[in-house]
Formats: sequence, structure tokens, C-alpha cells
Amino acid sequence: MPEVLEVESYRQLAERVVGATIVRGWADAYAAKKLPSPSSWARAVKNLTVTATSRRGKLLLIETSGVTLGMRFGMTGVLLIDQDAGIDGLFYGPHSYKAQWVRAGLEFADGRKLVLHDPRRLARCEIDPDLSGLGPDALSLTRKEFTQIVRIGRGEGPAIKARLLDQSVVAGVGNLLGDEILFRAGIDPRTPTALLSSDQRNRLYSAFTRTMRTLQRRGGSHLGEHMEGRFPGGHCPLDGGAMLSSAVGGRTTYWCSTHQQ
DNA sequence: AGAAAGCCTCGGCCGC
DNA sequence: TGCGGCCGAGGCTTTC
Repeated sequence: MPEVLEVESYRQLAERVVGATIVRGWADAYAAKKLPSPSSWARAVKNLTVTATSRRGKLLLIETSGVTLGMRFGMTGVLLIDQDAGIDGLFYGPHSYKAQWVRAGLEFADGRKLVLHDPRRLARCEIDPDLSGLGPDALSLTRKEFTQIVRIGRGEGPAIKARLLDQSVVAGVGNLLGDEILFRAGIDPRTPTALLSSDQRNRLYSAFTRTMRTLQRRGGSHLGEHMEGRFPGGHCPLDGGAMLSSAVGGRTTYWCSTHQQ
């Protein structure tokens, strides 16, 4: 589940190669889809020394002596350094690693290899990625930044769930995290953003930051109690209410019929 | 067989 | 009627 918490753990893994020099890199046609060609990745990374790691939402940034390298992980991407994974396993997708699913990589002068493992081919490599389309990072969201999330120019605005998933508004919230935050806030995910009461907005901000802190502390490898009821016919782990599900903002959404109004 | 946690593009609709 | 922005639908891709 590469959402912001998982990508943060990938970033922490990538910290290990700070100071190392890249001797070779490669990417297949899918991983390099946003680049002019697969070989442009190989050419660009050669002889770069990694100076730092960073992250904006779900986009991992590897700073170097030259360009900034970016990695997006799609739905099933995992970062590996030699045999070490940035995460134990994904909730969705296979729970095993196969050489055939390695789509891109970097090899260092000291012999180490950093690779992108991605069965479903939706992960992407980027060079000097454009950050202008990304909102503030979800993990360090401030109250001031939060007010921009719930501020709508005119009309009722999109459903709050769709708003939370809009990466240009806040970067890093994925489908499961969005459900978890609204579950904790006790808000119906279909509520138009501009119609949230001030009490709901306060609860949303509190649930947002609390969810980030709590799950980050747990390592981001699994989500909160909301997941216990997240299946057809499931019941709310808080109050036993029936869990409802339908597409909100085009994404499968689960919420409690009792406490999320 | 159908759905899946990301991202991108396209097209319809709304308001000016 | 024209245009831009907003927003939802659909596609990508492979796996379970």
C-alpha cells in the first residue's frame, strides 16, 4: 500500500545509500514511461553521488550531486536495497518478491543495488520531477495548510473523500488512509467539502494529524482499526454499526452507517 | 471474473 | 456561443 507512510519508510531505507556513487542504472519501458526513453534514466544516473533523500507525498526524492531522482510506486511498488525491503509486505498484491518483477534499479560503486520491485507496472522513475502540482506533505500538515483543504471557491465542492485524495491539495493521502481519517473523524465520506460544519472541520483536522502520528509510529506497515470492518458485510469495530460501501470520488470507499454522518 | 491502495487523460457540465 | 475550470469516469497493468 504505497501511500505516504510506506513511501516514508522507503525514504528511510534509501538513506542508507547517501554518500554512495552510482555506477550504473537501468529502467524498463514502463518504469521510464514519463521519461523520453529508458536509456535516458541509465544515462542520467551514471556517476552521480547521492547526497540526501527527501519526499513529497508519495513521491520519493533522491538528491544527488547532479539531478534529483524521483520514484513513484503506483499500487504495488516496493523499494529494495540488496535483500532488504523498505516494508514487510503490501496489503494488496503479492507478498513475495520475484526477480521478474524488478523494473528499475541503481548499482553503486560499493556493490550495493537499490531496486524498484513492482508486479503491476504502475511505478515510475523521474528525473528532476515537477513538484508544482503537489500540495503540502500530508505527514507534516499544519493547521494553516489544512484550512486550504476545506476551503472551496464556489459551490459545494467535491465529496470530502475525493478532496483528501486530490494530490494537488494535499500530497500523500491514498484511498485507505482517506477512509481511515474520515472513520476517525466520524464524517460521511460523501459530504460535500464546503458543507462541513466547523465542528466537523475541527474533528477532521484532529483525526488527520492524529492518524499520521499514530500510524507513522507503528511503521506504516498496516492501517488502523478501520480496516477490521473494511469488507463487504463488515461491522464497525467501534460501535458495531453496518459498514457501507460504494464508490466515492471514483474509489472504493467504506464507512460506518452509525458514527460517520 | 472482477476488483484493486496510484496516476493520467479525456470529456461533460457549469458558471461567467 | 465560447472558454476555462472543476470533477467524475475510464484506462493503464497485472495479479490474486
